[in-house]
Amino acid sequence: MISKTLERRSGIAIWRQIADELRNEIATNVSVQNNRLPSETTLAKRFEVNRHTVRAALNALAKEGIVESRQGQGTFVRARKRISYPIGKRTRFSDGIGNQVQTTRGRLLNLSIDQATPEIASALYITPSSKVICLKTLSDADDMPLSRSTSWFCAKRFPDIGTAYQTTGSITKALTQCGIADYLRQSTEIEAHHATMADTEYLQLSPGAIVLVTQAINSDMEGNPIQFSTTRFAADRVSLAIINA
Amino acid sequence: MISKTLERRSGIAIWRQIADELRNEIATNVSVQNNRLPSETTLAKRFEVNRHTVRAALNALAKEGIVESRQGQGTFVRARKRISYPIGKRTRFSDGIGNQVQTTRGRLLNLSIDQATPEIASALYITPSSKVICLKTLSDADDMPLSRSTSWFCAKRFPDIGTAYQTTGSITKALTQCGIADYLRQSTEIEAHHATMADTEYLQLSPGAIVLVTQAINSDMEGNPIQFSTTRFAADRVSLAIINA
DNA sequence: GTATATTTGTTCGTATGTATT
DNA sequence: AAATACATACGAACAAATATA
Repeated sequence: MISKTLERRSGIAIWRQIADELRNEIATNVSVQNNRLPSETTLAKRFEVNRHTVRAALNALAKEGIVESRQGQGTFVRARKRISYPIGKRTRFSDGIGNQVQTTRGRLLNLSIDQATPEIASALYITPSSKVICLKTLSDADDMPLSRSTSWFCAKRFPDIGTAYQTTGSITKALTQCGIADYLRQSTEIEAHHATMADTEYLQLSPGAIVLVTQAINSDMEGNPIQFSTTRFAADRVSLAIINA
Repeated sequence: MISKTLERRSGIAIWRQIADELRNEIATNVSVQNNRLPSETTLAKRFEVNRHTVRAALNALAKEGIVESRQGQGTFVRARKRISYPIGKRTRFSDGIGNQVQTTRGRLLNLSIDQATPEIASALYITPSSKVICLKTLSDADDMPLSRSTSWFCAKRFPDIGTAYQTTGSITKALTQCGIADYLRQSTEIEAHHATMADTEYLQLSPGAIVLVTQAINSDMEGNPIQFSTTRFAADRVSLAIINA
């Protein structure tokens, strides 16, 4: 007999479904006593599967660095904190997570000059099909990829944003070089999706992993939008903190 | 030869990895022309898999209601909008999504009186181990489950919050009955996780699905926290909109 | 209208991976 | 460790519906 909630034919192997469930419970400290998971036989009974299957799940979690099994003792969780990424009027990447990690780094993956799509044009208050500069970047925290972004800027207003980013490795600093001393986050839209193939490659994720996708508009102090961007975070490495200042 | 980014032996069937990728591309309108997906044979060539495998992926997306295949014509995407859930100082469930759906409904799943854990106590500014009322609720939009919440209230201050919710089906109305005419969202923390077994059951999700998890604190107009809650949204049905008013 | 190409739908068989006993 | 059952993936062919020249 099989637990009702474990689905076969779902395209997700049973051991992986158990791994996902345990990862969740570890994150919320359910069924974890003294940093120790229940024994393999206990888990096998609970999920109504063979012990082999539980071992496959624990093996996967061990590879992710979440748990550690010690012969004769049991399976223990290894403490790992998510990086808290604050989102508010004054959202900035490096400042926001700066006190939680040692190093942050931004790399330019790609730069292109495109025609503004209707969506981008309406976000930036420019006429459709006017030129925009598109920056694809990858951000690391402590040499672990955290997020990848695609940002659009009005090409007329910020012709040198690309080189400015490349030399500084930071959007905020690049905007400063382009004459924007300060800016504000106008809106943020958040969704969660399964990782695409590009995500698994750039963010070093495994298939089935989750990305938090944000769409944001930043504007200058006069309220004119200057940047439209979508950012894809490795969901298991961050939590987004909304600040209602 | 196999595409590098499609991982075998990962515990996720290839057809499901392709389904995840296509779901993403449909959401961002990549590789969709005139509402039509590329043919099965071209997709099979692109992913370097057999056409059967592509068909399994499309079949899964059809079951989710995302695409529709018509013999001789092709596979078409069915328009479906996510419900936008605004998060700001004045976040309220029914008000926020009221103009996007016909009906909203809240049901009480469970009520219990517990000792406050350290986390809950510090969130509600009460002494640890004092009594709190715990409400587990399920919210529908147009008879489709959208989110499930667990909320904690100080039992001393809101002894009747449970019955008030049960009669009104709304936290806002229940708080009104308990003497809170108005309240503000103080903080919101957002994470994304794989659906747990309880999620798949209550929110009618399939294994491997995603939930957006928010932790929020609401406070009265004097700034005293009155409600601490965690909400789990079916990620494919909502997008969270952050308002920096 | 007819022939042809395109596209989805179906049925065999075979090999490999997954889960249980 | 080995045997068994089931799920997943591939390959080749053919049928049925539609589109196009």
